[in-house]
Amino acid sequence: MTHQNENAVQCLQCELSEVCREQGKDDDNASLGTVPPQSNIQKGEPVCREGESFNNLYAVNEGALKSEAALSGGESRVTGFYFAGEIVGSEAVSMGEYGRTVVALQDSKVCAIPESSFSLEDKSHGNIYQGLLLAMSHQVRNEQWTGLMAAHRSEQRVALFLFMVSKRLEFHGFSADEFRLPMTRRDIASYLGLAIETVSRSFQRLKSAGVIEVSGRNVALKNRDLLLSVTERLPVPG
Amino acid sequence: MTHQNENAVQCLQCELSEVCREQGKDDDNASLGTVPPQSNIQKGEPVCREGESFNNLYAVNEGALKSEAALSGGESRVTGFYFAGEIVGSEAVSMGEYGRTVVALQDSKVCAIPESSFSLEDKSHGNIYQGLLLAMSHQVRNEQWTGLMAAHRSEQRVALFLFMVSKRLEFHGFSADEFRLPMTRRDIASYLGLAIETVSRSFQRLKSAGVIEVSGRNVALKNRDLLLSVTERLPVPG
DNA sequence: AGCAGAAGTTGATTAAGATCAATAGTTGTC
DNA sequence: GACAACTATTGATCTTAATCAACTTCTGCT
Repeated sequence: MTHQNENAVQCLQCELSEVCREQGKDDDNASLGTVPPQSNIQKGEPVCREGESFNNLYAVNEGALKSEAALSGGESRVTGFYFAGEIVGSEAVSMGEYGRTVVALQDSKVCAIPESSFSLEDKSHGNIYQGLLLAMSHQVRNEQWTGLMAAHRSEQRVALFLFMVSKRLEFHGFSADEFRLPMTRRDIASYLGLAIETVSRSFQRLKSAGVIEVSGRNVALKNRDLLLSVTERLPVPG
Repeated sequence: MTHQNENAVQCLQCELSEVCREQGKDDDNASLGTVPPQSNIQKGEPVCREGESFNNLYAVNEGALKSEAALSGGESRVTGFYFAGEIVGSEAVSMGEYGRTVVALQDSKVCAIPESSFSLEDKSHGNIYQGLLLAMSHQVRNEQWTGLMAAHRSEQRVALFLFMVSKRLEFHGFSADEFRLPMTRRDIASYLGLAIETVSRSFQRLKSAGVIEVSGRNVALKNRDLLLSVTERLPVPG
């Protein structure tokens, strides 16, 4: 029922393609499709580590990743996900170091955008953008905090999570209604602050309600409006 | 025990002061201290509304605000807070419209930074910054979702909330250990996805544990390390 | 293919938080 | 200052989710 997405984006769909073009400007007629240094990241491997000094932003070209915050006692908590077309490391622009360890959930490809291509010291690009960059980066940093919080009922959280994934995939040109989740139930549970079992049961309840189809990591949204309504108002049982 | 903060920032502490300087460049010797058009926002009044088309970013000069997402049924959920020195409306840069209604929690002052001062159409400032701007703005947008989710135990969430407030106030030059919360318990509860009563009880438990002092909205952090440890690992009762 | 180790589901019990309810404290206003 | 409306705390009960546990399904590997 669920078909496999390629989970890769063209440069045209990438928000950082302008930056890449700028970089490849040596040959003067930089065209889209000129791919910057690309790295293969194997499943489980980190792109960057919490506390490491800032070198590059990373545009996710293919695959999916998760960010984790280290807790005392050697454990960690999932604080976010990155899909193809999205940017890893924004918070490091203002922090000077990466705020989270970002690990590949599956074999992935990322394009590195070196700091030098948008250095905050280099004033030649105009102060306006530098200020905005800092501000936004800091905003992202703040928002990451909120990612550690907030909740509805378990079913609502899971529904909202699926809705978020759907929206983000759609934005980058993938199917919004049928996809394969790249993360484990454990990852989702950690991200949502729920027990794994609760996540599993929530999936099943959404399935019984006819809102989604689930089979392991394959998900199909049967009724997006209904899904959204679950996220907003708990369907109080009679 | 808790002393009143002024809750105002100087332009020097503001992340958008560079942009302001750029704007006021008519008289050629733009100095910091040249304040851009400033508006007084009365308690309860909105700075911008969800869905309204993007006109300005707003730098909070004085006071505090909250952002709210409208839910079906006329209700709303608090999705974030803005303190003096922070930026309202980042997500609108990439969306073209404001994603949240942002309301003053107390009488506040904001500086409007018109879109024209960093237009994405105007290519004169270099494509690099435009691309980054878009990317970061979109990131902020994504992170806002996560703000609707994730959770620890109630006590952990409240502790984490206080820690976040403390850190953000500190960043902008205010006291990190003693402050007056500008938001109601209802706002906090909505933001954290908890019942008001649970927030209240969590405050009391943190107080009994000697981690904080609370009296209504006045909060003093007695032991920040302990507070942080509460956010990471639940102090399992014996 | 077959094995081992994850990952995921399902059930029973316990603990945490929501809800209902009553009371106390604040804030703003006339 | 006194009233009204809002805000916050505290208690009792009920619902939801965490925990403990058994079992099934998937995945990767040789």
